Amino acid sequence: MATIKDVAKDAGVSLGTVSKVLNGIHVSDDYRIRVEESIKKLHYHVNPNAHGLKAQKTNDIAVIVPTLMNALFPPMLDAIEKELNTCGKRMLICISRNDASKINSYVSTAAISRVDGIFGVTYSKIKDPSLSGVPMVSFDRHFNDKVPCIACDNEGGGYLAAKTLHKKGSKNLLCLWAGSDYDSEPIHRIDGFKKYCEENGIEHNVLSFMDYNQADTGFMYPSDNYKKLVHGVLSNNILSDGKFKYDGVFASSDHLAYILLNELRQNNVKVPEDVQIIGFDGMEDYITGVPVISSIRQPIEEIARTGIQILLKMIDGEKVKNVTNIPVNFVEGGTTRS
Amino acid sequence: MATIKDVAKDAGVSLGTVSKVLNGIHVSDDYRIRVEESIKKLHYHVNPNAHGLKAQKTNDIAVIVPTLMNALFPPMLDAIEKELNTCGKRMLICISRNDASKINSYVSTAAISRVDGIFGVTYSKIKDPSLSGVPMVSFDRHFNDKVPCIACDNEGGGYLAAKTLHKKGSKNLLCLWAGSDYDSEPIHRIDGFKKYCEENGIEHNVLSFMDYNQADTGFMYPSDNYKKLVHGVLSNNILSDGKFKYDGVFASSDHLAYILLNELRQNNVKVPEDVQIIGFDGMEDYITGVPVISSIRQPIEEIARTGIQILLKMIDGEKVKNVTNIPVNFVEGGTTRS
DNA sequence: ATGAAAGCGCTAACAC
DNA sequence: GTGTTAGCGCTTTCAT
Repeated sequence: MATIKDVAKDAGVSLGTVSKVLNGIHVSDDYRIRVEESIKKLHYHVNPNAHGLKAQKTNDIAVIVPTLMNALFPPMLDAIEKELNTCGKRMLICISRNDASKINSYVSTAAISRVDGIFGVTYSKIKDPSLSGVPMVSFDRHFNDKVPCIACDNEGGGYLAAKTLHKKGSKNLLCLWAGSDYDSEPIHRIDGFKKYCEENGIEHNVLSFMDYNQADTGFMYPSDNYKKLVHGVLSNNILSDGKFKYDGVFASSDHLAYILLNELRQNNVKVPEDVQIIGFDGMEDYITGVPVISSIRQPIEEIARTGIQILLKMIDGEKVKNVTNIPVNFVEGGTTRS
Repeated sequence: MATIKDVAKDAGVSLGTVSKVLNGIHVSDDYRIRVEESIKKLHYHVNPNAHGLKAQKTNDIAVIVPTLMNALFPPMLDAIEKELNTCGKRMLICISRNDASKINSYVSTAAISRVDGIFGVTYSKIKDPSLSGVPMVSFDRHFNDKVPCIACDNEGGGYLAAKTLHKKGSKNLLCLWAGSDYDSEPIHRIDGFKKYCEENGIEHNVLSFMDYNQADTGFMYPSDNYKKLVHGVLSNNILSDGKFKYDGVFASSDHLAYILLNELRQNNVKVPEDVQIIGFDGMEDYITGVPVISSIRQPIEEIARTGIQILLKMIDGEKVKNVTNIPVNFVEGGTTRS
């Protein structure tokens, strides 16, 4: 593999001149052309190790996600990669599997590996990532003012869910919540839900399951945690006449909503006729591209894009906002009445 | 960020000694302990740029996939990351979106970026990747003997599909094929299908759609290409009595199978009662973890793991097999009779 | 067993 | 405008 030295020799110029051509610093046309020709001839490309050693940066962005097996993340990563591509950066993926120690070590390794920045999706109890000194943007979680947070409008989403259930005829609403709560932005969905109900005098209740242990294993995949939880909820809330106590449910995720849907139907509760369900995320079936559940959709591509733009600004030393919220919208998925 | 120099100074030893401790070369216990303590105290970690510059490698593996929006790839990447983790390598993801020029440039950039190896999933007309000089393992595609191929047992899969349809009562089989054919291993599924039918004297036909242009855009996502294709097939093969001409279909992918399923049902053809369908891949619903279609399942995690193991051997200069096939199995998904 | 020093490929400051 | 050179952090001879 050719080095800058080979190019210099071939072109009959000095190292410095080649470096200048490489870095777009002006040299005489004659020299520039000779250097460019040698570069092409020798198939020269800069050695990123050497360059990084000098420049103390790598053009690599580390992305931390808990899993790839959740429909939220592939499109997120896709959008990130697209955005990164436009500015010549590369995407390094870290799958945390919700292992706090793995995240901690990723974050500190990030500084070591001289990644230029981190885009992190973390739901575990981890150390303050700003300590690493590497610019980081966090999705769905606001650590502190050194780590800007990008998220959808969670409160607005909860509000919209309650409003939609209500407008479509539900009168007794349940917010069913399961998940982590570490510095978590999604928790504000509950606030929005309550706000709408209170503003409009709607009968409502919140059943919230936040177990620190569960949070680490995650309500992230089709897990037994969810099933047990839903089971418990149903056995406590199916009335003696076989009806469900609520006629509208806002679930904290599409996963949870989907499991609730199945359990309700198994109990001969009709959805959406008797009970309407709205989830969160707006997951689409991989094959059909169709929503699997009525849901508050997070515009995940836009979130990713915006988050990366913020990160790139940070890397360039610009000041950025602490929390950025992207608007959500309702998508019809068959579990609400039309 | 502490350097080896800082550690040496703090421990009161020379650079070389620290380096030796770092690399597990024997030094006196006294020195070793002092160095280890300084390392801990200063939170020292090796600088991969400097290390890579010396070692001429990066510990990065580039993975090229056409998309993340196909249920095959997230679990593949997940398995790759896991495998890479065990040996301290990192995963760099390139999403090609079936853009041949992007792949070409990725592959040559790989050499440049000094990634240690490439795991590539490519279905486009690209340049010989072995020219880059970077060790590469290719999924589903056998370029040449310098680029080992990892794939499932495609021929066996086609054979198994025909056999399963037959054993479950179908008598007139169709193999419906859509996709790329560049050096493609999956094409052997057709061979296996034919082989079983011919061995057992079963009435059968193959309808194959391989369009070079389509191949680049890809039969990879829920696209109109698929729908048009299936539409054409149906209009040519729905008999005057409203029945479908075949009573068993082996489709080249679950995507295709799924679209066929929907179209058949819309034409009042009963699946699996009148027509059985078997797809390929073994996709599972993200939320439920349940297969979406009766299918020949590629054990994608094992494929990924094995492929990476082969790649790591190549990087270490070991000789490896040209083509490695991983056995497949049939999974019941509701489109075949029990 | 340990330390000194060369050099990996590159950039940037400096001298010409 | 161009060439020379120091040095980024590390490994690895080669002396000691």
